[in-house]
Amino acid sequence: ENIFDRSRMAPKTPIKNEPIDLSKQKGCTPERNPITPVKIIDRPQPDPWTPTANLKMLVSAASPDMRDREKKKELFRPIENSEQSDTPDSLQYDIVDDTTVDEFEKQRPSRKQKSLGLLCQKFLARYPNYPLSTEKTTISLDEVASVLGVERRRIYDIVNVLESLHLVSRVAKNQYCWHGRHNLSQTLKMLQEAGELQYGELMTFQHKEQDLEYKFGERKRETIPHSQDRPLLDFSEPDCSSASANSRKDKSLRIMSQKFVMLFLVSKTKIVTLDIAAKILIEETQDTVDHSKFKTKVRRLYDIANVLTSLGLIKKVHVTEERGRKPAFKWIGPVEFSGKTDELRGHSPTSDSLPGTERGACAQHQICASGKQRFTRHTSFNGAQPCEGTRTKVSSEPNSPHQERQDEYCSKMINLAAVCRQKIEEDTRNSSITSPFSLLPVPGDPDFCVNPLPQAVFPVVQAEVPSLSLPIDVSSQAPHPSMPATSKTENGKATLVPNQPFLCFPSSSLFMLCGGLQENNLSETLPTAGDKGNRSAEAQAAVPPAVCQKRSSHKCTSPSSPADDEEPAAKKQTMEQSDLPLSLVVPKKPFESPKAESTPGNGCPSAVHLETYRLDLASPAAPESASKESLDCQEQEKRSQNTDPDEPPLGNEHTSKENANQPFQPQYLYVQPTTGLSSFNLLFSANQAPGAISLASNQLPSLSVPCVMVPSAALASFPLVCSPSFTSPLSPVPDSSFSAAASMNFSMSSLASTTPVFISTTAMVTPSVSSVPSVDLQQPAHPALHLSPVLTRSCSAVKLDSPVCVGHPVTLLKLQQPSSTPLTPKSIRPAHHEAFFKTPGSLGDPVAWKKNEGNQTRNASSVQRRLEISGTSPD
DNA sequence: CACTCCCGCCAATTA
DNA sequence: TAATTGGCGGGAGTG
Repeated sequence: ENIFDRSRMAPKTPIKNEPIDLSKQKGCTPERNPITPVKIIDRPQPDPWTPTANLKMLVSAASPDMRDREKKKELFRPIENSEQSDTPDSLQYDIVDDTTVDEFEKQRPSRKQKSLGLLCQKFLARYPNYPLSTEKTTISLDEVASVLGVERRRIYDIVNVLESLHLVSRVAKNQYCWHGRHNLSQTLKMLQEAGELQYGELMTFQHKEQDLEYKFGERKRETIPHSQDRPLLDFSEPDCSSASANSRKDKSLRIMSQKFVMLFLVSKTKIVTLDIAAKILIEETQDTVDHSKFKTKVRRLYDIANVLTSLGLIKKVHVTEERGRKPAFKWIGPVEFSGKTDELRGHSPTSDSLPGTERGACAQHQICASGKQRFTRHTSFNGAQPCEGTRTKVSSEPNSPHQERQDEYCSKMINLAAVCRQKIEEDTRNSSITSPFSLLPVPGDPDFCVNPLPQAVFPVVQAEVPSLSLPIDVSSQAPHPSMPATSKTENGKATLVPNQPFLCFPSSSLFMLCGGLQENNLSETLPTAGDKGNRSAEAQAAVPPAVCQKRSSHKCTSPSSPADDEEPAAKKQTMEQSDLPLSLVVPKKPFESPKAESTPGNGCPSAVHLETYRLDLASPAAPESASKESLDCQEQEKRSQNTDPDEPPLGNEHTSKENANQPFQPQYLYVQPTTGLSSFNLLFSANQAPGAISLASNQLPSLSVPCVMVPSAALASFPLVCSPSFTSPLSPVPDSSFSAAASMNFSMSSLASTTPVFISTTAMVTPSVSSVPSVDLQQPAHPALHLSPVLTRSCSAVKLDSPVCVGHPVTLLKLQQPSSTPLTPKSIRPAHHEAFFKTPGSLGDPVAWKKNEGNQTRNASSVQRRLEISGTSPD
């Protein structure tokens, strides 16, 4: 009988760990198998393993003895134990054949082997850290539990923590969706922000823990009231729920996990002792903290800590105090997220610091189809919304998967920006104050000033970003000065392809994109909004966070996307975080640009940035890509630049030089979608012959001009950059985006009417720094806006010199929001950014900054109109 | 003995 | 009502 039962049970019964692994491979895990070192060793059986098989074997083998022992426990348990003997042993014990009791005992997996941490590792091993966006991995709790040979309860412990970090999300009843670490940095950033709100002050004093404790206590009291809801913005939902039904959710392991992580992120030392954490987390009744409660909390913290440890986010340490040594954990995960973005939603910069990131993976996460079924459960960081009255649902809404994604992008962009800034700042410091740039008139925008991010640590992009082109938009910094130039451009010259009927250049929306090319050097994307981007232009040089790049490249499409690349870490600079996203393109650059970096200190000459930006762009040019044409273009550009009165000499010089050196990358024009095309973005190659771009030609046979359509959504997040000429047809990257484009059907007719198009090989804008432009910018309201609502939201035009093209200034627009998703005003709003970036010294006034942004936005539209495309298209 | 934290009871939630 | 989730704390393993 027993046997029989067992057999039945078997399925359920957890298989031992070891065996499990094996089985697991075959089993469920969708993606990659765990790397795990599972040992195969043990099994006596040669057979193919399946979980069940193992069980059976075990059962048979174990038989009598085992049973007995186990009987006491439940069937399952015993079984496991017995099994373990087999498997676990592998680890520790060799396989001992005998079933002798003693042996058995020994075999019994030690406690460690059963630890939650180990279990978690096994769990994690089953899924890729950075799953491809396309694949959605679902996790079946039952399955996992059986595979890993543990009871479900344990799986819940793991999943709950992972869910709190958004590594997984619950899809349905026994099912979770695996997201991997794509969002991790964003999530952490959010937690950090939330943590600062809640615990910030406290942590400041961390050193003195005791003090802290007291403070915490007090704090708690204080904050709680309002915080109640708040505290967890991050947890928003949970909070809400908690508020409402305080019962379970409040205490939820998820929330505790988030709070625990917040403590680390807020802590300066990055070390949190368990007791403090427990006290803090007990929140509510802190006063009464009864011992038992405390103990319970600590137990939970251990559970959480084990999972976090498995994730490589923390490690155990000991803090010795007067009293003695206390258990504590140290944060060893990414810390940088730059910042402090205010924006609730999201933009966190994330640089994935994780080295391990897989290149292929796109940032995108998958969205679980089911969405949030349980609102309460989701822990979302919606932000600050007060959940109180409302309950979870409300809060949850905001988090549409979409938004989240976008947010991510934004955040990444932001990170880049931040990095860039930082870098810039550094450079600035290094460089004499009077960098050439300094000369440039600064619009007075504080905006331009770069702030160094204190902590930003950006890991180099590393492999992750393989190909992308970075959005250059950032570079757009130049903006204001360029205004005049811009105006010129406006006029329009957009040359069109004569043949093309539908091309128009209207005001609104043309952009040129430069494709960066292969160089790996730098690709950067600009983060956010164009303006900001401007500043950060340099940043572009810097390496964008891998993530960003990836995304950008992938999504965006930039044909130009270069091949891959790694970016030099050094380069990174921080950009602003604006919400916006934007641009596309990107050339990659060579590092060299350091010079560019040098900016006048705080001064903030945006112009400078621009220049630098150019340089960067130029430099990167991939030799390959550089084609004759490109060269020509460059030259022309240079000339033009030189000629331009407006441009500041310095910038020009730099640019020219670099340009000369660099080859160019393919450039594309980006057309904003206007009303008609709201959903599409067109990219045209400026210089190329129609055929050049594979996609374009293929997809749009009818058109003579090569162009690529990209869903606006894809582009939305990127800043646009223009570059005048470009030669190389490379578009290694484009794939995804293109493909997307391809999929879309579009009829020319539709396009023709509404869209403006653009074209030109080079856009000429004078890079001049003159203040005038700025004025102009401001003036115009949003002319463009009406055209494309989406775009309108945030557009700031920035001028740049085209990086590629040597001298040409380019205007950039920055779109804040992705078209597809409606943004809330908040999100759009740039205002907060300052805070993030601003560093004490370097940044100008935040206020000013904001102002600028606003101005820019307006300007952008105006700019667009004005934007003139000087270059003639070869076509 | 102090740390850790496994284990699984059993209540809250869901289906 | 049954199943799923998950809070909770006893108490065992470790050092």
